[in-house]
Amino acid sequence: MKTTIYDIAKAAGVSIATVSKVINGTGRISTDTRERINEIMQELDYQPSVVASALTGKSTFTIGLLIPDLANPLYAEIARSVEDRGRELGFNLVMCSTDNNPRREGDYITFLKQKKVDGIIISTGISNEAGLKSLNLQRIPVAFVTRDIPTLEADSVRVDDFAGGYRAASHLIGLGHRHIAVVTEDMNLQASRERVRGCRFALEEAGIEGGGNTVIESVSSVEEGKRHALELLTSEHSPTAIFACNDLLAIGAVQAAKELRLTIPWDLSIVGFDNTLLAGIVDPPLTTVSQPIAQMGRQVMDLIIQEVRGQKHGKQRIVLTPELIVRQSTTFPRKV
Amino acid sequence: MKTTIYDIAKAAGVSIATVSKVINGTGRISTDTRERINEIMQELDYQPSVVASALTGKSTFTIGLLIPDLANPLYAEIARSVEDRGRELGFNLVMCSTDNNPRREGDYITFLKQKKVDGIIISTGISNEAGLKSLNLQRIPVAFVTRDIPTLEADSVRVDDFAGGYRAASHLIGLGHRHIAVVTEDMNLQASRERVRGCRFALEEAGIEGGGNTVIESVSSVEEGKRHALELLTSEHSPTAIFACNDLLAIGAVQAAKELRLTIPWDLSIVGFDNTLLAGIVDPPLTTVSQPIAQMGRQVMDLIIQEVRGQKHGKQRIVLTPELIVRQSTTFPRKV
DNA sequence: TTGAAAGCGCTAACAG
DNA sequence: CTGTTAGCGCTTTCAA
Repeated sequence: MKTTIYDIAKAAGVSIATVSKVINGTGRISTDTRERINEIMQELDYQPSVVASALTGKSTFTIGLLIPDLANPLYAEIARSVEDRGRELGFNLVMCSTDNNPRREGDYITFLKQKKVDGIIISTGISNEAGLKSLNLQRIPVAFVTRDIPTLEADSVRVDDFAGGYRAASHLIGLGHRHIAVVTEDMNLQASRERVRGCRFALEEAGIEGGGNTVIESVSSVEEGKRHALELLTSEHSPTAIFACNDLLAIGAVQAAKELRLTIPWDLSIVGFDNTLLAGIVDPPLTTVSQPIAQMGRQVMDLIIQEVRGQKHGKQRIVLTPELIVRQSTTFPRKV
Repeated sequence: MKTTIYDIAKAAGVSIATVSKVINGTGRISTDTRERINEIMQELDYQPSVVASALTGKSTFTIGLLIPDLANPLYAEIARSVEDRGRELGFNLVMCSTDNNPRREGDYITFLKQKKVDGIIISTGISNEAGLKSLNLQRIPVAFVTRDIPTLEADSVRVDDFAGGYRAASHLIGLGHRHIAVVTEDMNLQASRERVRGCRFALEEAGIEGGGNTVIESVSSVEEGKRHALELLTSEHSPTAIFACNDLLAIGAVQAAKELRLTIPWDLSIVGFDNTLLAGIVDPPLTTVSQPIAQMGRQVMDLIIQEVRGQKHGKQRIVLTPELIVRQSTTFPRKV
């Protein structure tokens, strides 16, 4: 049997109330008994039950993390940084990969509520609105990373996606590209829309429009990215550059180019987004827009914990600036 | 306030015991009241508190997963498959990235015990023996994926690492390579030792020894893999092939080769291990030994849940066969 | 400075 | 078939 607070109380010859107080550092206890109790807890290797204390209304010290897919390097990296900060603060993470499936989101939210998690961090797309509302009702703090729902009262940490798209496009335009195609993820996501909007803005600013400047919507995977890039590159007005709204899609484009025997960057420039592990590994290394993942993970966790501890006034929306990482997948368009 | 079993009981005009029984499907309840209670639970959107029921000795429906690093694609993929199976069975996963740091392992194990998780799945290296023993004492089921501790009573699912190493080496030998270097991860891990042993066995079997057949131990990362590969490739007896004990190290080798302007596979053949997402993305695509990750994740989860439910007799050690995936990073050694 | 006791939400005998 | 009741391990008044 696990040792309980009763065992400690008995061994120390005090009441469980006293033990509870020394555990939590509440009330006034004589240094004498405090030390004795502490010693005994050591000896008996006593660890208070989070379950029991949670039942009395205290924290469970666990946070739920909703992401589309843990096997996607971007989200794995986010999860890792969130987890790390959580550990530092004494909180664990329960992972929920939703595949952007609202049904699954709902299921996970139900689980998390039943387990009385202290808060939920969301990095997944089309969030089940009903589920979210039920969280608000039960006063479970919610925070977003990587995305945001403006109409919702919640903390959030994300990157300025518009600026990211703008920067990517400006880079290409600066190199002389005039036919730039965009491959984007689900346009229902605000992040996608913003990236595309930023890109368009740069194009218009430079007085470029129409022509090869298509926008294609794709599912976020290497395979789909490749498929769509192939379409683009074999179409009549094949672009000289592709801006892919995430690294996975960009890599798909790289593979498509190779299949068509186009050399990157000479025959085709490609810009990605996210700067995941993958961007440095493909050949050629990808020019990409970097999200400060480690920092973002850390910050959401900080925000939500402050919320949990009730040491926060209003909600905060933190918007960080993305950075363009120029590697070797972009250059001047070849004069044809 | 969240609705509790009392609210339901009151609304239905029955006792909480009755409600409890219909929730759990225990005891005999008239179809009439059962239906009435179910309806009311629906209406009031009642979800039983896992915390409370856990306190009475029932499951918490959460499993801990200890891995070295969630940001490493291999482990992210494992985590994803474990998570998926867990969801199907009604269990959540709490993620613990240990960086192979025994101290951190210990901390996580303590957390998990306090939260009364139903079981722990371990995929991390040099596991804190003391911590593991304490789990045994508290009868918390433990299962290993990807590795195993033979001296411990526990379920495990892994790949035959010896066979994997053997296959990788045989492939290279079959192509005509005689100078094969090995870059391995921490040799304290049984998996590493076995892979190397399998490789050596193939070498000896083919009557090859000494020469360029060095074994270098490295930290598992692209950078370190690259560093060690550079050393190898600039040494006197530069090998014609490298067997890297995981894809990360293999990719490091790829980068090293490129830096030295060696073309793969013509100047240097490289074989990896794990067949992660990365293997298909590097250029050239990596010949690698594949672990059936999805299946392994599913199986450990199944094993540990059986254990949790007490529907298991003894422990099981499942050993799967790895498969060599031949892509484009290997070929005949160039005649010099 | 310490302890008795009520209660958190639910389960599981045991009675009726 | 249904209800009473005693916990599960801990927190928190309120007294002493």
